[in-house]
Amino acid sequence: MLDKTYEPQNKENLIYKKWEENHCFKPFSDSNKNSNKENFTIIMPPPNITGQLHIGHALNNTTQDFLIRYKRMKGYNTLWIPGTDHASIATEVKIIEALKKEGLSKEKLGRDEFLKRAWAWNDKYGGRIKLQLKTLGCSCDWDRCAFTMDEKRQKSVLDVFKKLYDEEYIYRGEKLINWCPTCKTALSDAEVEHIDENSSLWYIRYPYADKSGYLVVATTRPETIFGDVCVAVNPNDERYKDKIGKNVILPILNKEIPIISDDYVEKDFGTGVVKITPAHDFNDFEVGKRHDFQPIKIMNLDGTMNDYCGKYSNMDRYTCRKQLVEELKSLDLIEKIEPYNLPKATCYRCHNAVEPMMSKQWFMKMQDMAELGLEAIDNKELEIVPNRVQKIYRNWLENIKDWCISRQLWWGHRIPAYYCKDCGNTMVEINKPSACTKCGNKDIVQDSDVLDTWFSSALWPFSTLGYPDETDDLNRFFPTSILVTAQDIIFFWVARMVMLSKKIMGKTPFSKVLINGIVRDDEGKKMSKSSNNGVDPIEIIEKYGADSLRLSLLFGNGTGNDFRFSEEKILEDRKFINKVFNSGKFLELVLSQTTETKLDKTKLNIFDKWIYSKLFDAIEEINKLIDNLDICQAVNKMYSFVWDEFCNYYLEFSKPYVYSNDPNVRANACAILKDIYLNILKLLHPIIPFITEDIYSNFTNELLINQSYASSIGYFKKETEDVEKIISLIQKIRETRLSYNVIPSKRITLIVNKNNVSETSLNIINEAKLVLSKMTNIEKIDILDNIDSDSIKFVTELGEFYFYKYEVVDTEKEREKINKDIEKINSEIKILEIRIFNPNFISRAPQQLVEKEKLRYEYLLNSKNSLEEKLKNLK
RNA sequence: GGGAGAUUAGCGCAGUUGGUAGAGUACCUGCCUUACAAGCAGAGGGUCAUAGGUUCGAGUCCUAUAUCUCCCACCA
Repeated sequence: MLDKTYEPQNKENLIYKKWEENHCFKPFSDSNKNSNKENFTIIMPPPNITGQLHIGHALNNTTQDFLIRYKRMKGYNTLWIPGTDHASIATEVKIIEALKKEGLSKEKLGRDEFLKRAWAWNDKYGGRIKLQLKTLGCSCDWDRCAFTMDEKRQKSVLDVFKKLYDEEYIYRGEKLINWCPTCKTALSDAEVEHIDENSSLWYIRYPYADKSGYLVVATTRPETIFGDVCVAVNPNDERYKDKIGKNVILPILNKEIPIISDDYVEKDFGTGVVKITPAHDFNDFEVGKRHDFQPIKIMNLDGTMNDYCGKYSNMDRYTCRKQLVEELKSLDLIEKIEPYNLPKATCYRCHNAVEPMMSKQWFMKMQDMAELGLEAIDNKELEIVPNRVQKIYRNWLENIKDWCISRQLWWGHRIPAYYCKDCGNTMVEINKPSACTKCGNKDIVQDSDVLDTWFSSALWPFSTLGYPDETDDLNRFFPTSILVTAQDIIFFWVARMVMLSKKIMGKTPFSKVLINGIVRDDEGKKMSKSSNNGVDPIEIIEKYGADSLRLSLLFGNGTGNDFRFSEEKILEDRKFINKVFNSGKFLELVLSQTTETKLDKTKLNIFDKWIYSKLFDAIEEINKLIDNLDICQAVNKMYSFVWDEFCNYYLEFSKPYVYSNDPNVRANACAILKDIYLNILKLLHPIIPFITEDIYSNFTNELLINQSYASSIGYFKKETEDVEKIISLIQKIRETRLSYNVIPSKRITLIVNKNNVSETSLNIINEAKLVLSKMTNIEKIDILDNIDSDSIKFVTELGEFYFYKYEVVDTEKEREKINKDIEKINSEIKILEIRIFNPNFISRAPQQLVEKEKLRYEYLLNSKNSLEEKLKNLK
C-alpha cells in the first residue's frame, strides 16, 4: 500500500540496501562469464578525499548514474567503478592545517607518523564520500571500488613508472621549475594559477662601468637583482645599439655585468632594457641559456633570500623587496615607480606565490605523448561533448612542456628510484634492489619524493581494471565507454589519461567525454572545494530526498552549461515526483476496486491506442536524445509525456473504462492503465530511481532496476489523429465555456451540426462521448439538422459545434470574443500573405511548405468569414 | 594579449541540420471535479543584447559592437 504522501526519508536507504543485496550493480558478465552483451563501462572520476562531496559532485555522479541505469535497462553489460583519489598535495595541505591546530607540524611528527595520520584521514573522509554516493543512489559496483593509493593501484603506478623510465620518457634533471615555498614542493605547470595583482614597475638605474651615466631597467621583481647575470636590449633598438657589449654595475653587489642583445626584449615595454635572472624566471632562463650564462640561485626553498644576498640573506622575499627598494632609493638608484598589474603565479592548493626555482626533479617527456593525445581527437577516437571543449584540449596539448612529476611531499606514491650511496648510481625498480647494480654496494636509499597526484589519476581507466595484471576486467571492460567530468580538469586529468592510455594500453581510454557544467550557488558564484560555498548533498537529500535532488540537477540544464543551484528549484521540480506518486496512488485505487485485470491487446479503444502511440513516440525520442547525450531534452520529454499526456489526458480518458460496469471492459482498462504506468516507472527510473523502485514494488514482485527499459506495443496512426481531434474539441469546449463565464459545475448541452460534421467524425465523437462529458461537463450531445442562428458556434477540425444560447448567454462577451478571434486571425493572415504572395517564396521554398501555407491561408479566410457572419447575426 | 561561452516571458532556463518563439515558476481569472491545492481548467506576458550582412525566409549562419562569466598566457 502506498503512503498518503511520498516520504522519501525513511525509504531510500532500504531500497538501496535491497539493490545491493540483490547484486544489482554488478555487470551481467560476473554471473555469466559467457555473456555476449555489449559492454557499457564508466569509471567514476575519483573524488578527492580532502573533504566531502558538494553539489558539483552530485551533478557529475547523477549524470553517470543516469547513463548507467539507462544502459543497464537497455540490456548492456554495465559496469560503473567507483573510487577515491588520495589527492597528494591537497590532502597533505589539509592534514598540515589540522596538525597546526594541535600545535604539531609534519616535521615534528616524522614521515611514518604523518602517513599514519593520512591513512586515518582517508578512512574518515573516503568513507564519508562513499556514503554520500550511496545516499545519492549511485549504482556503482562497490566490490570494485578503487583508491588511487591502494595496493593494486600502487602496483600500476610502479609498473608504468618503470616502463616509462626504461623507455626514457621519464628522466631526472635540474631545471627551472615552479616551486611553492609554502607547500615546499615542486609543482607542474598545470598546478600554477595566475591571478592579477596590483603591483609596481620599478625603474632602477644601473650605472655604466665606465662611469658615463646609467641605464634604466624596469622590473616587477627588484629583489631578484642579486641573481642578474646581464641586462638585455633588443638588437634593433637604436637607443642602445652602441651600448651592447659594454658593462654596467649591478647595484648593491657592485658587480660588473654585460649588456647583451636578444630578440626576446620588446622595445616598447618599460625602458626597453631587461635585467636577466636565469635562476628565477622562465624567460630569463632561456635568454641565459642562449648566451651561456650560469644561473645564480638567490633564494632558499622557503622563499627567503639565500646567503648570496649578503645582509638580505634569510630575509623573506617580500620583506627583502621592501628594504632593498629603500636602500636603492637612498643610493638614488630608483628612477621612478609606476603602478603595474601583473599576473602573479600562485599555488593551486595554498594560493601563495609560486617561485621559479632551479631544482633537481623528475620529469616526463611530453612531446610524443602530446602527439598521441592529438591523434585521438584527429582520428575521432575521442569525442568531447560539447564540441567546443575540444579546442581547449587541443590548444593545451599543442603548447605542452615536459611534466614535472616529482613532489617534495610525503602523502603519495613514493618514487621507485633508488640511489647507491657509494657510487651515486640511480636504479629504478619496482622492488628495492638489494645491492647497487653498478658497484655492488648495499647501502641504497630510496628517493624521498612522491609522484604528482595526477600521475596515478592518469592511469585510472586501466589501473581500476587491474593493470598491469591481465585481468578479466581489463580484457572485457577496457577501453571504457564514456567519461563524465568537469571542464576544469581537462588538462590535469582527461588529456593525461588519453595520452597514457594510448602509450601504455595502445588505446584511447574512452570514446566519449561528457563535460558537465560548473555548479554555482544561488548568487551565481562558482561552488568549489576551495571557496567553501559548497552545499552538502546529504543535507538536501535529508530534506527533499535524493530523487528530488537528482531531478533538479538534470532538469532544464543544457549539456555543458553552468548550472545555478537553489533549493527553490528543487521545490519546483519535486512537484513532478509528487505527480508521479499520485498517479501511482490512482492506479492502486483503481486496482483495489476490481477483482480481475487482464490485458487483451486486441481490445484497445482509441484512447488506449493513442497513449501507446504517445509512449512509442516518447521512447523513440528519449532514446535518440540520450544517445546524443542530450539528457536535458530527454528529461524534458519524460516530463511532458508523463504530466501532459498521461496524467492530464489519459488518466481522464481511462476513468469511464476503469469504472465501467462491464467487467471485461474494466479488466482490460485496468490492465492497460497498469501497463502504461509501469512503463512510465521504467522510463523515469534512471532519473528518480528510489521512488520508481518503491512504487514498482507495490505492483510487482520484481525489482525495477533489473527490468528492460520502457517499450510500447506500437504506433496507431489513425486513432492517434482521432484522439488529437478530440483533445482539440475538449480544449475548445473548455475555452468557450470559460469565455462565457459558464461556471464549471454547470452541465450544458453540446450541439453537433449534422450537416457539417462527417460520418467518421460523428463516430469519433460517439466513441468519445463519455470522456467528453466527463472532461468538459457536457450533459448531453444533440445532433441537429437545424440550428438556431443565435446559438454559440465554435469550429474544430471535427466540424461545427454549438451551445444553446440560453445555456451560456451574454451577448457582449460573445461580441468581444469574436472580435478578438478575428483580430488574431487577421494578424496571422497578414504574415501568411507576405509569404504566399511573394513569388520568390513560391518558387524557392520547398513545394510542400508552399502547399501547406496555402491551405492554412484558405482555412483562415474561411474561419474569418464565418466569424464575421456570426458577429452580424449577434443580437 | 589570446581564446571560449553567455545575452530569449517578471525570474532562473530550453530551443542540434534556417520555416510563423517554448516548458517551469511567478502573476491574473475560475475551480477543494472521489490520484494529486506540491492540484485542475483557462488567460496575459518576448523587435530572441545592439547594428549591419547572407537568404524567399534568421533566435538559429556571417561581420562588427556592448555587457557579463570562464579559461589560457613568461612582455620584464
